[in-house]
Amino acid sequence: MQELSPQYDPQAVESLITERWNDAQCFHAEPTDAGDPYSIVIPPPNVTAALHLGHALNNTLQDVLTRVARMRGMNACWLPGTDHAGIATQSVVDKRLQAEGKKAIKEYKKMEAQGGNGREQFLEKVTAWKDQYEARITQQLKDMGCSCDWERQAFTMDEPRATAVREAFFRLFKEGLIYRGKRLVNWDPVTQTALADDEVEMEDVDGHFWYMKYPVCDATGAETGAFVTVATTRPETMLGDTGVAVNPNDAPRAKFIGQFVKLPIVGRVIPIVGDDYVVIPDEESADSKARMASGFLKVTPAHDVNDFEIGRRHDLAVINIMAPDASISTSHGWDDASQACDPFVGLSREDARRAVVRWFKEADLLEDQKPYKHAVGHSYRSHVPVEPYYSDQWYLKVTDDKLAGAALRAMDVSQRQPSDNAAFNAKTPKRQDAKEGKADTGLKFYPERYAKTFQNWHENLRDWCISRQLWWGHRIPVWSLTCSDEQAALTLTNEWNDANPGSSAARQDGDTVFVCLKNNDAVSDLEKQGFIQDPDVLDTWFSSALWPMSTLGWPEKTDDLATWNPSSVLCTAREIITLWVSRMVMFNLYFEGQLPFKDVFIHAMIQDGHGQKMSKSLGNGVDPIDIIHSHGCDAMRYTLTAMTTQTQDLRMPVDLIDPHSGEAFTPKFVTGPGGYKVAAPEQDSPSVKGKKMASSYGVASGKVKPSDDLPAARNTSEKFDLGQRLANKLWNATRFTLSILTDETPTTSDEMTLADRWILDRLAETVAAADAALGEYRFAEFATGLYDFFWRDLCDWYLESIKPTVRENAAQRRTLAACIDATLRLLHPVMPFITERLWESVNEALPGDRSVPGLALPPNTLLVKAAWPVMEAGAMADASAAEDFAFIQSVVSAIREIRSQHQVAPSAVVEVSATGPAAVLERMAAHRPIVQSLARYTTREVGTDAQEASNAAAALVGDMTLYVHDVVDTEAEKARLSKRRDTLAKQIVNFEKRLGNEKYVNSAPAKLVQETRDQFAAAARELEAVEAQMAALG
RNA sequence: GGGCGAUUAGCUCAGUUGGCUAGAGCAAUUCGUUUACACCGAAUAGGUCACAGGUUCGAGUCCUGUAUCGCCCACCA
Repeated sequence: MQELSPQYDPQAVESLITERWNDAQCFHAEPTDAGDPYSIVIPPPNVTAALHLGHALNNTLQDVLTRVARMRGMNACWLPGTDHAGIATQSVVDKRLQAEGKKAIKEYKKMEAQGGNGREQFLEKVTAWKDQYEARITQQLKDMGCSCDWERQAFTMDEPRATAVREAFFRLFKEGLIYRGKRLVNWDPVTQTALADDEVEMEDVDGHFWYMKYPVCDATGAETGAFVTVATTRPETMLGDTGVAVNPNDAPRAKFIGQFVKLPIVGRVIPIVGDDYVVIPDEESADSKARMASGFLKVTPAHDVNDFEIGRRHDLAVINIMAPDASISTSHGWDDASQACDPFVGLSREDARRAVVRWFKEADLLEDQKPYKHAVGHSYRSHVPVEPYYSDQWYLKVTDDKLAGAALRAMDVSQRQPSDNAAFNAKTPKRQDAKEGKADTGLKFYPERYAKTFQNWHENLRDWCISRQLWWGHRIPVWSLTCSDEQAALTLTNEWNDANPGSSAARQDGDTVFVCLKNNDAVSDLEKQGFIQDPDVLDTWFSSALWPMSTLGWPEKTDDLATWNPSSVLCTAREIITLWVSRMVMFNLYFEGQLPFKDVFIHAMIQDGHGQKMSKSLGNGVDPIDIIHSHGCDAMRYTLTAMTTQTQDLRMPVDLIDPHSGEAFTPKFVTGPGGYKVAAPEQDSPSVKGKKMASSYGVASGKVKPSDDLPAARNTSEKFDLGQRLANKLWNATRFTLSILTDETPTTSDEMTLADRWILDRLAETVAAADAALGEYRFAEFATGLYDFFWRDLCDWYLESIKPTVRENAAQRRTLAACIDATLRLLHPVMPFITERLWESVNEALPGDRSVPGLALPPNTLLVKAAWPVMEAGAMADASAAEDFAFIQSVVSAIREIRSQHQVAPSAVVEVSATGPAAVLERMAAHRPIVQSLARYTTREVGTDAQEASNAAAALVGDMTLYVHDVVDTEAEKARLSKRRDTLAKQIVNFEKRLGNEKYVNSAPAKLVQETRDQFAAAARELEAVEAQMAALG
């Protein structure tokens, strides 16, 4: 048999074990396989960059769940894949090309505009990037031990997923749920694309409020001589004002409703309307808007989302005064510009703002100007302020009851908050998954509080703008044609050709016809007739929303789909509840009539040591491979699992490893952009003088380039020491076990000792607790429960207890074998590599069945497919063993404390006498071998009348007094006793107070009161004894 | 502006329907190689559970308010 080294070496084991799993094809599942279905779809990581610790956490948890399910004999399938991440990837590639001085998207766009194939060529670049990072991500996942079904690896933009997207879009379009809308979008004037709401980052900006006076007039434009003052932070948009609004409840100002103003500069006559959206000015108000407001709101429907809504309510014109680059322009919908407007046309929005303010000042129409700090949306890509921009976009009507309503109704009743919608409050959900045959249950969030986020989102949903002015994505499958007379008569041959404005019957000259194609068969026909495909692509979340179905072959009615959809649980971060969870739920319900998953587990966000979110843009992310390098994969996985409590954030102080010396150290931090604390790009070696290195922040931010003189430092964190120690301990405990076990046939001839019965009792409790914790996704509880059982119970107490006897006692060896076997099984989902390696050695040493009565442990060659331990209900519970062993533990602890207090060397054997009631002494005698071995003593005298010896330290355990002889140090003993006396005295006061309280005695549970009485009596007894001992010492 | 969460030992965190004499890991102190493990063992010290009120026989736990920090959402009057 191969000897195990005295220390666990993860590097040597991990690759070996990976190979073994691969050879045995352990992770692949087929619908026809035995067992109840269990499935997880991976939240597909973006191909923008390599995975960081947050992914490591997320994927470790999914792997734990998958591996447990597999061991439970379920037909477990974990579907891996990656996301094309539209704008993020396109932007990353563009930036990289620019940084390398190569042709970037600007040039490709030019090429495309000139009829070249710029689009295609640029997409090749992005695809190359995607291939590179997809490979890198996949390798990272494999290195992390993720037991994904790699044969099913998917990508949101590959062929099968494209088919799914086409089908979904087609069906939604046909049902009229996709529409073309002229709406305000978040426009990035630099990259010239629309942004989703979530792609907009709010930043506080120091701006101003300007108070501008507009002359009041009548409908014909004749001025009355009165003025109204509007307050705005964006004076330049006044060129597009089409109304002024006043709150009808604002008594002093409401009289203006129905009158008009003549818009300065432009000369446009626009109405004053009443709308209760307008904030009434109030200088005393806590609301800063009320303090700043003038009571009159300029309404610019084309450049402000609120104004757009007000405009709709009052039927105001929408006048767009800007070009796509956000410069003032008269060629995008502004046709009443007067000559006075000329100086403003062509100015950037910033210049226009200054110019407009100057104009008002010079015209003496600027009443006031106040500083004002407010949040302004910025493009997460170009970081310039986002411009609400009036343009044509495709929308998905998620507000339709078939989508948002269905998602709400799918929530589990137990997690719903009272809603405005009475039907929703009362409605019992339908069971989404008949296969499991469980009673009515809906979508459930863990931790529960996230259900609120989900509900709130769907109750306030707005339609989803799904078009993006990008190249990297699924092209919108819509072709359009603005008809001439002749074309209006055209008959389209496609299977379905109904279009939004005007069906074929009512088509007229000038109408635009939109045709959605399910596949490309009819494309050439259409294009011959002059149709052109929409240049936009779909929002990246459109394809992600289909992920739980598209990864299983949808729209085909595959066996995969029938087996694994709905999946068992979605495991993700909270930031994505609205973006992704919501949309998957809506799509799966809409297309398949069932949920995409039954549970949603939301895990914490990993922050760095300063409480800052780990992110790519901050450059404070940590590559899991670095941790695997410094601590080993199992150590990383264990620690991450143990850190997964129910909180929403967790901190991870990150250190660097000096490449010159290999030692870990805390880097120097500097304040980076945005006030964030980051590791200085360049760091000095803490031990090798004059040597420097590049921090991961330095490399990620591009501030330094690693080189031979400036090698990149890997990250590490001492947080992972926890897992590393556990791995080593497990390695050695198993090594020790193997040195004892021989490949004997298990025998039952010997009696099980107390220690055996106790450890099996503990094991039973541990398995039950582990199962309960997993069922509620309480990972930390799961991990620490196993840790405590293994380290505290098994190693500290059980192994130490059996050392003197195990070589002679076959029953003990059998118990030991069962415990190690079960421990390896229990820890395998969290620490797959080391347990699988040790399993091999245990199998060699003891190849047979290692079950014990009450605990089935069927043998298996590979641990990855071995059965999860199942306890026969109650069979191994042993209350008397638990009680007896607790007694032993307190005796041993008491003697150890005295030894330590008196500086007795651990190797020295002391003498102990005991005195007390006969029953207790008998109990002592029954367990003497264990106790003597654990506390290292020999027994001098035992008896109910044993006299207190001089020069001995005494301890009270229950009714029994123990004397540790010849430990000499009187002062130390006095100190120990007096400390004990103080503690007891304090406790007694406490107990007396409680028991003296009639209300407590009368209203607390009788059991609790009795417990307090017992505690009180015990403390009083011990105090008396302690005082006697102190008196004896003088 | 709305919502969610955090504040417990020097550090990172547990503490599930109120019963706590408040726990763990790391760090600290003392002792120790008894051949599984020094990535170890034994023992010790360390906390008016952010603050102020309230409910209760009893509050780390429930309620109200305050402070600080973090995250998400929000239509830049």
